[in-house]
Amino acid sequence: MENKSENIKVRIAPSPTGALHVGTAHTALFNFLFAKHYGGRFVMRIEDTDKERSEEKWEKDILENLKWLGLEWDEIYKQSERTGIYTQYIEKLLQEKTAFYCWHTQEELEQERKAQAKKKEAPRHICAYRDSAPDENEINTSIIRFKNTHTGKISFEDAVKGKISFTAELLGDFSIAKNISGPLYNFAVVVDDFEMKITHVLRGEDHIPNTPKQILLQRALGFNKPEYIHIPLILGADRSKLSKRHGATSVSTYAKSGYLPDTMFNFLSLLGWRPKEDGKEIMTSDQIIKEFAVEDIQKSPAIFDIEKLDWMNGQYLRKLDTGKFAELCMPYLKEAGLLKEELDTEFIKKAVSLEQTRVKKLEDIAEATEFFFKEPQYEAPMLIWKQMTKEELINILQNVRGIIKNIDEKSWNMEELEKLIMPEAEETGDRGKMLWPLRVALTGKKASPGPFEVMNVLGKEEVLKRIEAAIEKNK
RNA sequence: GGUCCCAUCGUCUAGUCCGGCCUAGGACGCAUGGUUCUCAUCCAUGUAACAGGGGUUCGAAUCCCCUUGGGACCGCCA
Repeated sequence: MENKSENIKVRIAPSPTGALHVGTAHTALFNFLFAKHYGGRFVMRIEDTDKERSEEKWEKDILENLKWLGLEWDEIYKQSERTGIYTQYIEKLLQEKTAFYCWHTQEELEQERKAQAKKKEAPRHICAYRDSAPDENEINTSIIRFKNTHTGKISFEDAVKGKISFTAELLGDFSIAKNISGPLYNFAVVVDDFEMKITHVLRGEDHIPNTPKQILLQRALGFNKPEYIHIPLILGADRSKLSKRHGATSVSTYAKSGYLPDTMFNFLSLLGWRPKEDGKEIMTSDQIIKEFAVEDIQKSPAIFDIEKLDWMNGQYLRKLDTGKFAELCMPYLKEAGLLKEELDTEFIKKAVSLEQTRVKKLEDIAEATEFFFKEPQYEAPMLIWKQMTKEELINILQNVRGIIKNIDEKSWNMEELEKLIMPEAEETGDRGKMLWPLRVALTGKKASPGPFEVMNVLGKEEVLKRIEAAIEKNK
């Protein structure tokens, strides 16, 4: 990739038939990285030629989530607003007799395919009507096909895969339009890529089989060929194309769960690409743009590993300053019904920050911090540390209560609490004898932040209340 | 079934183009240990791979061939 500037232009072409898929986001990201790195333009093209399946709400979801990811486009088009352009070119091919009407029924075509499978032949349709003209009735039930008279190899140089060749005859007379104003995918793509002056077609490798058809169309239309860059697919844990049965596939789901856009950007960029310097993984979007290079794109597909995503999100969450982290947690606390009017933001900030190293994604915050907002619920035996007796437990809790009662509200801070309680805990011979019951009394959980941190946030009054409740539970 | 693509630890990958520096490196995960009870963080250590078979060569993870495995596509969807 040496041709730095010369009007580089790429595009992402989603079809609004579902929510923004992780795979589409991945392709969009690579297009974006390519455009930004090589100083080109990034075009957004909504491929909504299928009127039955396209919906406005999906278009909105796709655009919104792409923006959430930080992918902004320089130009945007909608195929449904460009039908006139396609019609012109379809007419041209019809006139030149490189396209024709085919009025075979779908049943007939299906029969043909079955027969071919039986004979172990390539499934293709070489149309008997390629040189005929339909009558009035027939034209209404016809579709338009490309008259493929090419023989031999059709090859192209893929920037990641190298040379790829197909046999022209095996393609058959493929379809290009439902009717004169209803272009089909392969045709619309070729016309648009030419009209929009796309220089590099960077897309998922599932499009490799479409490429020879598109090349044939380009030749017939007299367009020049763009550069092709087919990137590896994202697979599920079972190594098949990522789909619903592997779990969440829409970007919005990850956004809602509380994965940060920076995480997604970083994580997706590392699926099928790697910077030159080995070992670099956590990178800002600017760094990724700077280091991105087509020659470092992987040839083989990558599995979407949620474990690594979680780890990475944790890394990003920890980097946030506590104010920002608390702000991001708010909607999740609210949704869980934990936010009461009288709570001050300083309290929430302190409570939430204790869990900052513990949550993998923002939605985990509600369950993790619940005990700060309401009385902990737990069974009495949970207070027992190892082989401790009930009497011992009560003595220890009463002892702590005594110490705490004597602490002045004004000197209520972590250092002070620790200074006064730790020696007592040491005194028992096993710190756990005091620290474990104390912590459980405060949080009601087997796993939580330490007792001093929690006490510091809860305040003297609430702490005494909870210790009292723990003592009561064991009487 | 046809066509095309791919092949290093469980996963993401470095190394492959320009054979020796590879007793194959890093990260996630997992395991163990350390840091005030638990958990998390952090730190340390460990775990684990060149799909198989032939060549070429003094020497192959790296080059060639075959086999095997995996995937994608085959629509009047995109």
